[in-house]
Amino acid sequence: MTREIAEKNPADDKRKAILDSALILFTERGFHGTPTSLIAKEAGVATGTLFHYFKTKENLIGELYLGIKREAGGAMRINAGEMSDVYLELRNVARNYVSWGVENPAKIRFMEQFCLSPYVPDAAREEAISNFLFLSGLFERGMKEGIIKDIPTELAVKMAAEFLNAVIDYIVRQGPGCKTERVFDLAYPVLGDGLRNRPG
Amino acid sequence: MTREIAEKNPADDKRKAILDSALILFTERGFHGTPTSLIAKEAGVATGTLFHYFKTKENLIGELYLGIKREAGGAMRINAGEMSDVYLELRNVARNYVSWGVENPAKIRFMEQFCLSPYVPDAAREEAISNFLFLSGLFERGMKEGIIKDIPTELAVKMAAEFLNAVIDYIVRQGPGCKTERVFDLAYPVLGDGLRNRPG
DNA sequence: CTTTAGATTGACTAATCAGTCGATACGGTG
DNA sequence: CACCGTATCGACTGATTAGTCAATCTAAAG
Repeated sequence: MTREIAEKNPADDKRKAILDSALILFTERGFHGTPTSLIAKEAGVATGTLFHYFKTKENLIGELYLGIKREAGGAMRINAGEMSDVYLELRNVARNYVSWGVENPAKIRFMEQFCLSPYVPDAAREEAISNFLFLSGLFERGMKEGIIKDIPTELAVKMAAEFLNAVIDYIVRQGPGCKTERVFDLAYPVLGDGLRNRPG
Repeated sequence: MTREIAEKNPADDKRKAILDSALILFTERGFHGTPTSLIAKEAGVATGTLFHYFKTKENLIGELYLGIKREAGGAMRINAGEMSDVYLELRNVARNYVSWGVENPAKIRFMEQFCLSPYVPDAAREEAISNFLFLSGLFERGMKEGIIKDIPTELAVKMAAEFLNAVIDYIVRQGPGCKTERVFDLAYPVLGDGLRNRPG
């Protein structure tokens, strides 16, 4: 075995330091606006080291994108499957996502900025989708049960995601005095009532 | 007078050609990924000419951004003020925006990609806000009349805008076979019902 | 025709950047 | 110790780019 413990691997530390620096710099200065030399310097490594861990600059942003999407998907699933009905389950997922987003504003900014941008390789974007398939499943279940308005799943997911991004953006922009819980309770009903099938 | 007619000014033609090329290229290749020489070539002018019309590359993207925001704001206001109540007025604005967005996918993509990006000068972003102030007014009126849920106006505007962007994105991605009207009628109730104050 | 002011050109420059490479250091194994 | 694969370094290169500038063109006005 090359290492007895998984944690504290110095190689992984550098890798992570590079990804962390890249996240900040890409959101602040854009992809082509950020020299690899600067990413390396901020991470405390040499340029050559950066290219040891990532074959190309494009490869670096691809892995960064994928990692963030994975993390976002994981954050949503906290306590998933413990709720009694789809409506509560959906609310829980939304709540988790907003919490994660507010605590990771740079990652949210990165996703919004590079989701459509040409720098992220298509392969990374494709692979990222898998982390949110459970969401489609949840919506479909809700529609089948008649709780949620019957609309194309893809549309529903997209609407909900963009809606929650707006909520996160608002909370982050309000600054630290703004309590996430309070704003979420105010904002979520707009999505929740909207998705619900009209009672009458 | 240097010109008798406002239309067909050859100078404005080149300016517009440069802006048109920049819109396509920036969305396809990003800001720093697009050389000014390429923008000029696609517009059918020399590099020097580009810098005759725009002091710097940053100035170019700023004016592009501002022009698109102005156009979007204008498109929303078609038939504005003719509706009997806030709810119908809001629906009309949303309808106008989605129609415009579906017909100008490159401009939507540009806005989504560069709204948060560091390339657009803050001044341009500030100035663009004025084109959407009427929307805040509309929401405030709806809240005062008790028709719309009482939430911070800024939050409501942001939520609605992102929501509609998702709808546009979905329609555009479905391809030409997708009829805008049909999807809008399906999607809008989610926003409309959500914003409405619960009857009970 | 002459003047004048703006429009247009594209070769040019100084600067910058992605990725390479040869050298060195490290750490585990026999 | 000797060996070897990996990690690390940073100077270097070939290629690219934003913006300049001196020359040329155009067209309106006297």
